[in-house]
Amino acid sequence: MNAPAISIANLRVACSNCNLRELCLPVGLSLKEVERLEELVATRKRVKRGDALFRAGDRFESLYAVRLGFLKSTVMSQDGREQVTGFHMAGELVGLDGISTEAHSCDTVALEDTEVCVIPYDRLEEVASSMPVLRNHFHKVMSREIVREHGVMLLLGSMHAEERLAAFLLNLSQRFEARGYSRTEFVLRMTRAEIGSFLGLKLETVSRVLSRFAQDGLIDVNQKHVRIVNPDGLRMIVSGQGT
Amino acid sequence: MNAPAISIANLRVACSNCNLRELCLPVGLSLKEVERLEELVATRKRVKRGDALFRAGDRFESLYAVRLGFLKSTVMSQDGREQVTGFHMAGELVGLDGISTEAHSCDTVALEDTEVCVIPYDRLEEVASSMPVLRNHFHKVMSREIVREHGVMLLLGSMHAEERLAAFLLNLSQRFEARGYSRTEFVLRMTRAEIGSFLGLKLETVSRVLSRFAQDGLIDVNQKHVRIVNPDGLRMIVSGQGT
DNA sequence: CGTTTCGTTGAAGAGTGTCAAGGCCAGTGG
DNA sequence: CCACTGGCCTTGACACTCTTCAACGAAACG
Repeated sequence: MNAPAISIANLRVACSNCNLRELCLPVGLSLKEVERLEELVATRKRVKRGDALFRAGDRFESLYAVRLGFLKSTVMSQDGREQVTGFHMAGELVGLDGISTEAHSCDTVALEDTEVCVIPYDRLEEVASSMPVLRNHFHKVMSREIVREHGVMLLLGSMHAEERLAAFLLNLSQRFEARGYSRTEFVLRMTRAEIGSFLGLKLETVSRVLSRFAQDGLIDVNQKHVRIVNPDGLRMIVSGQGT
Repeated sequence: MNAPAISIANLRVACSNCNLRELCLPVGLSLKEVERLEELVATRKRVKRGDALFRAGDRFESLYAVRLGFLKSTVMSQDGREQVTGFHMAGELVGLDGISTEAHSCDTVALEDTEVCVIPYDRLEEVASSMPVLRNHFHKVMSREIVREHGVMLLLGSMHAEERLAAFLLNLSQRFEARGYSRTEFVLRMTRAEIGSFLGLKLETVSRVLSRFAQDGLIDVNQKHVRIVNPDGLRMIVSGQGT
C-alpha cells in the first residue's frame, strides 16, 4: 500500500485531440485558450483496478478528469459503515470533495484499470482567474455535482427498491450513451454489494430485484452483463407506476 | 402566488458590522476588500414564513446568504414525490444548485420569517476574478456543500431510523451552538413531516422515535421544543451502539 | 371559537434485511 | 488440461423495521 501500483505517465497531454473534450471542456474556447488548458493538465496517472486514486485524509492537491476506466467514491462513518456516493466514468471530474478542507473526505477507487488527467488545483485557480469561461465552467461542474446529489437524496429518501434499481439502470444507460456506447447493453463494473451500498439496499435485494426485472422482461441479466429490453417499463417503475 | 409577499429592502449592507461575518466571509480580508464585498452584496430581501425564496425552474441570478431565519430546500420528482434536501440557517449560502443550468432545480422556502443578503452571481464572478481569497472561499463553500451531501447520503443509505434522528438532532445542536445559541435547547422550525422527508422516514416514525428518545431520557420533547438531555447517549446511537 | 394543521399513539401489514446454502465464474497451480 | 480455490451472485425462509391506516388530542390561526 505504501508504494501504490500507480504509475505517473509524464506524457504531454492534448486536450484538443481528446475525444472527451465535449464532456470535459467549456465550449467556445479559442485555440490559444485550449493551449493554456493543456499546460494546466500536466500529467496523466494510471490507476490499476482495486487501487485508490486517493483516500479520505489524503492531502488535496489535484482534481482528476477521468480519461478512461471506471471508479467509485465511498465515504465511511466512524463506526465503519461504508456508503458509495458515486460511480465515475470517462469525462467526469473527481476530487471536488477535497477543496473544502484541503484534504479528501472520501476514498476514490478504480473498479477497472483507469487513467485520469491530473489537474493541479492551485494552477487551476491561477488559470481560472484570467479565464472567465473556464471559471464559469468549473463552477457549473461543481454545481452540477450538487444537483446530482440532490437526485440521489431523492432516490434514497423516497423510493422503493425497484424504483431505485430502475433509476440506477436508466442513469447508467444514459451515461453510456452520452459516451458513444450502447445504451441498451453494457457491463456493470461494480459488484452487487457496491450497487446496494450506493442505493441503500443489501446485495441480496439488488440481486432479487434484478432477477424480478429479468422475469418481467424488462432486462436481461447475466452476472455483470445487462441488456435493457424495455426502457419504458423501467421508466414507468421509476415514476412509481410499476405494477 | 404571483405577487409574492417578498419585500425588497434596498438597504445599504454592512458586512463589516454583520455578526455573521465569521460564518459568511473569508478570513483575513483587508478593510478595502470588505468594502468591495459590501458593494457586491447590494440588497437584502425578506421572505415571509411559507413563501419561497426561489422555486425550481426560476431563472438563476443570485446566491443568497441567510442573515436570519430558517429555510428548507426541496426537490421534486416528476411524479410528485418531494424530498427535503436541506435546512438552512443564518450564515449559510443557498442557491448553489442554480449555477449549473442557470435555473434553480429546487424550491427554497422560508420556515419562519427570514432575511437574506442577495449576491448577484455575475457580480460575484466579476469580483472573484480579482480577489483570490474570495474565489477560494467560494470554492470551499461549494465543496463543503458536496461533502455535506455525502454525509446525508451515508445517513440515508446506511442508518436506521433512530440513528438518523440522533444524527439529525446532534447536527442541529452543533449548528445552533456555532451561532451562539444553546446547543441543548432549541425549537424545531420544521414539521415532523419535513424532518421525515429529509431523513427518508414517515412522520409517524419521526414522532415515535422522538417519543422513544424522551422515554429513554435522551431528550425532552414538547411539540417543536427540544432539549437534549444526554448528548453522549445520542452519539452512541449514531455510532450504532444504541441498545 | 370554530377550523385547520400538526403531533401522538395503536394495530396490522408490506418491504427489506438477515442468515444460510448452493451455483457460477475467473484465476491459480498442479 | 483439470481440479481447486475464492469471490461473486442467486435463491429461499424467516425476522424485523418501518410504513400504512386510523383515531384522537393539542396547538396555531383567522
